[in-house]
Amino acid sequence: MTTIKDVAKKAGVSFKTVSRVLNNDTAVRDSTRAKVLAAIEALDYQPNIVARSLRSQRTHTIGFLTDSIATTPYAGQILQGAQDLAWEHNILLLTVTTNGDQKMKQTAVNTLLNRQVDGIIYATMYHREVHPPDNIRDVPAVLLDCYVADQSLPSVVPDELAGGREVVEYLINKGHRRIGFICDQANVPAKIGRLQGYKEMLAAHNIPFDPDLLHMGESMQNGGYQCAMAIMQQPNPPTALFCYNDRMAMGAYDALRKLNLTIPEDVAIVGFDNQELIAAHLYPPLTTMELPHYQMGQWAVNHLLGLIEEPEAVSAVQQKLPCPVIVRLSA
Amino acid sequence: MTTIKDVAKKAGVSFKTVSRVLNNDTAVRDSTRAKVLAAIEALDYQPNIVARSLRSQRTHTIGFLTDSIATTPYAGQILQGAQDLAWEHNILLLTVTTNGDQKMKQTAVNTLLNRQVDGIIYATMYHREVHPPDNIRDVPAVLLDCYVADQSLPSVVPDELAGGREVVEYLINKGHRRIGFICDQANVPAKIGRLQGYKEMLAAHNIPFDPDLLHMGESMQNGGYQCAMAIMQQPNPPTALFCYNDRMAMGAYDALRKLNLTIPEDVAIVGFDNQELIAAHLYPPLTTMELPHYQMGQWAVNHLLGLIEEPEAVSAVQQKLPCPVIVRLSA
DNA sequence: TTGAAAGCGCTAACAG
DNA sequence: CTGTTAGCGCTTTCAA
Repeated sequence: MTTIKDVAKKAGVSFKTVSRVLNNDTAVRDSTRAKVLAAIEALDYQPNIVARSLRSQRTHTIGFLTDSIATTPYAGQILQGAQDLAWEHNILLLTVTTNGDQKMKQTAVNTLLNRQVDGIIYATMYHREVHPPDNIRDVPAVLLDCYVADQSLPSVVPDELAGGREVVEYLINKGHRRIGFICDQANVPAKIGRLQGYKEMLAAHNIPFDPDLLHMGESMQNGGYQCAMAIMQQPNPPTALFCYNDRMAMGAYDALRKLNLTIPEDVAIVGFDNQELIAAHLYPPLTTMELPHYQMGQWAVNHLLGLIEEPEAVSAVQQKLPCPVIVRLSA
Repeated sequence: MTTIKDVAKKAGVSFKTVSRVLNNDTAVRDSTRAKVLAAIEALDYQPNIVARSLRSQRTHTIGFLTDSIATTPYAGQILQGAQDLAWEHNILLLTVTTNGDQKMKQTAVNTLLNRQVDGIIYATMYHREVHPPDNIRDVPAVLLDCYVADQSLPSVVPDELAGGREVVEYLINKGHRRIGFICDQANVPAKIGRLQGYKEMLAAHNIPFDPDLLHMGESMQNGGYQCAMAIMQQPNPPTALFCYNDRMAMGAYDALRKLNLTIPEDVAIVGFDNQELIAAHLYPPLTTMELPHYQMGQWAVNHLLGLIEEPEAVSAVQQKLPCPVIVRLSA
């Protein structure tokens, strides 16, 4: 292994001067710098980051903790967003997945701490409240797609409310007045936010909320099928359907096909999540809302870097990122 | 920060003794060990892995290099497999995605090397030949879902040939004799292997290969649709269709629906890849072959750990892992 | 503008 | 069984 001393010897300077050159210290005469650079080049020297980390107390490494990564198509996007931004700053991600095991979470945080990570990102694969191990606070930490109830940790999540509003506004602009909402039955943040957005935007357009147009079910294909069936067989069915997510929309497609209703002529459909594999390949392709996974990844790293530079920043930002409409052919 | 010296002072021993306890050195009197352990407990001491790494020349970190992670549903499974096994050995993954950028690959390997990773896994998201940066050989390295032409680096890939054979055998056992193959037009390893497996198993059952039953197209939904249409409208159409992948199978479903043919009564269908989002949600759910992503992740780490322990092992194993059948209702 | 000395927290080598 | 001394490769502190 080539060390800084080898370079120093070759360049005929002290090894501290080499260190200065490596760290872009301006207090080095240009001619000296050139000599050092030449020696570095000649020896193909690469600094040992571990040694540097030990001394400088900065590893340029971020711990990236997720609850699951294998079972969701979103994980990759989040990770990519985080990594792209980290890479720009010469920072690498140490990834650990806990599969929701509480004890492993604790161990994982300890492990990351022992490795002296400069900060930790704690990410979930769907928007929800979490209870991270307490010692996550020993370093700067950012929550991604999740939050703690007391908002004591900075967090970034999708703006569900605005997303719900936007879907409805989009449909209203297309001329729809009777808009059904096929909704998850569980009271998760996504459901609460989207439902509220739905109601708010109806109200904003003086369309009274009609409880008959709101059906809840399991947030899967089958739930979507059931809800769509029920909602469309009423006396005065809606002309548009806002589906809680793309999987429910997929079920709704089946129901409408069964009822001999065409999309979007008879019923317009908008989903949520933009699950490529589903949304882009349904007939007709599904208009839906994209969850800002990549952007949340980027935001989390960016904010974390800020905290690392300035750990005194006390206010724990609770950031919401917009969900853009992906217009396809179903609405 | 609590250091090993604090523990030593508290326990009333030299700091080296603490180090021994930490490293499970048997040459420590039980009573001494107990004292040290008590002190560790009392101070909530956690060893600094960076310092340990610098001294021991082992970081217990593996570089995990991928070409893409955001755009494929497989990435998570591979990563999970790799991580699960690494975790058991107290090893963490430093992940970097290059998005296929050749220059970034080079930089990424350098970066990982500077960080003194104990080894590198170089993974792709579909089975293919690769040309990794040369300095990847500076540490033990394993290729995952890819290989180098001269087989000079160990590699693990799906056993495409056996997979193709198994599909055909499965269909033959179900009584089919005329089995069509809807195939990718690109000459990738998956296509070559599965096609050869198809031919071999037909031959093994004395079924002559009929070129009219082999149609190639774009390995997407649309290609599957086109091929299925063409193949089924021939004078003597097959009773079963082996589709190169699930996306082509998805297209084939549409074609058969158009032709008023039911699955599996009129035509049995088997896909390949087991893309959950597609396969499990088609009507009827798709029988398909699973790609061993999780297992490849595990194998790669396991093999890499072996190489790290025993770097002299020269033979670069080219491992093939089986693709299990996932039986659903389409065949 | 450059260098010498110290030391980050730990493990290796050797001695006792 | 335990301790001492050295030193991993680098940055920090202080001096020149």
